[in-house]
Amino acid sequence: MRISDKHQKITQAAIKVFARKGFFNARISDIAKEAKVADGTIYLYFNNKYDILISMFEDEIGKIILQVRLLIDQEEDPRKMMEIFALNHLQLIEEKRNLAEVLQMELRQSNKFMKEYRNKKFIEYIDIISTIVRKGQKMGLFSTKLLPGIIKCAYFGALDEMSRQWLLTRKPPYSIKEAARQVSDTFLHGMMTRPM
Amino acid sequence: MRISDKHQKITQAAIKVFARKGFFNARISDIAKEAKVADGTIYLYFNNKYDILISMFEDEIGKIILQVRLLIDQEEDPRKMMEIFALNHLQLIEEKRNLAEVLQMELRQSNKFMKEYRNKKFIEYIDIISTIVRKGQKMGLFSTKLLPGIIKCAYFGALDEMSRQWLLTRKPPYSIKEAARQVSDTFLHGMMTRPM
DNA sequence: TGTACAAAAATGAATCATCATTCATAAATG
DNA sequence: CATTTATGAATGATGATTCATTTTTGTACA
Repeated sequence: MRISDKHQKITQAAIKVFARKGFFNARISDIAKEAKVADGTIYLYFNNKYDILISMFEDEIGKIILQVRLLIDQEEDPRKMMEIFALNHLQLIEEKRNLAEVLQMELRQSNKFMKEYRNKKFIEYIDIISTIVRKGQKMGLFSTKLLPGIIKCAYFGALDEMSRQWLLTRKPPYSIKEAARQVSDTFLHGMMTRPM
Repeated sequence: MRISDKHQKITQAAIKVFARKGFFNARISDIAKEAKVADGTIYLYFNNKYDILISMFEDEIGKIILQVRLLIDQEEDPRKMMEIFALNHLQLIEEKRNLAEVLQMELRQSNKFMKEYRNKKFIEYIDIISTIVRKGQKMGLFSTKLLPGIIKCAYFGALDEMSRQWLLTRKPPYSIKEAARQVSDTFLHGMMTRPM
């Protein structure tokens, strides 16, 4: 077995275990068992428990950024881009439930993670949104009164909270697609009644 | 000193300590020291460490619900109500930074908290939003295509993410008021350029 | 092929520090 | 002086990390 395989195997096991029990309640021996590896082996690939979390985050969110960039770059219209971002984000939650749970519940929580460790990758991800907003403003599509930094937070936050609900309640009363559409529509057009 | 005073003193100390170190990294002896009380005393008022967290949550969010209800009930127009909810929520973060930090980072994280413990109070708080949406739909102000359950998530999520940013970066580049206005405006009117 | 052997990788029991919790005792109260 | 409240040192469980030992791997040579 190649070295990187075992690294990967431990990471995947950790995602499962962290999702199930949470970072602090997860024991190294849980991860080891899940990865079918000895406890000590984990320390050949990671410095410590916390390092597993960080390293998982960097790897996985990196992949996600690549994927969504690819989709968005094929698009011309910033309005469409906003929709795509929403849909992609929510679909991700569905496809990678365990990972989503860790990213959402565990990483978020850790003051240490968000404060001390400057979270480059995460910022890179949500900055995709503000870039789209700026593009839309330049094209005269979005109001120039909007602060891209605020819209970025609000849009990501809206999607993120949808995800949280989705993760907490196994059976949400609406589809991913419907949710993504309502969020992007609301941001783009607003909630007011109006003539179509 | 009345019993309830000591309970209160411990709760307030716990808020500080949890905000500073996070729930899992906080030691009971930290809280005891902060509250100027012996370690053992804490167990006269709470069953265990986790109980402190839960009990703090119930008490504090209860107060918050009362406060925002009071403000909203004075208002007729659902559009105004949405604005008030946003402003109130963000102002709260500013006024009660430590509490906000705990509610946001710590409670959220805990799978245990959000999953096993049916989180009535929290649901009650965000349900204020869906109630407003329904009212606005009945009055013909908001589109009936909107699912109140989705808007509730999205709106709360947007505000919550703003708060997170505010908490993480001491000096955000915009005021609470401006942020609240942009979020509520965007939801109500949308992002598109249009004739005023 | 098969054997020898050094280097690399893996093992998991033992170590050791860290707290949450308890409880025998002391102080405060009325 | 009895009852309530508070103390904080001692207990005991837990679990991350280490490291002496074993296993596997890759290479060289017969």
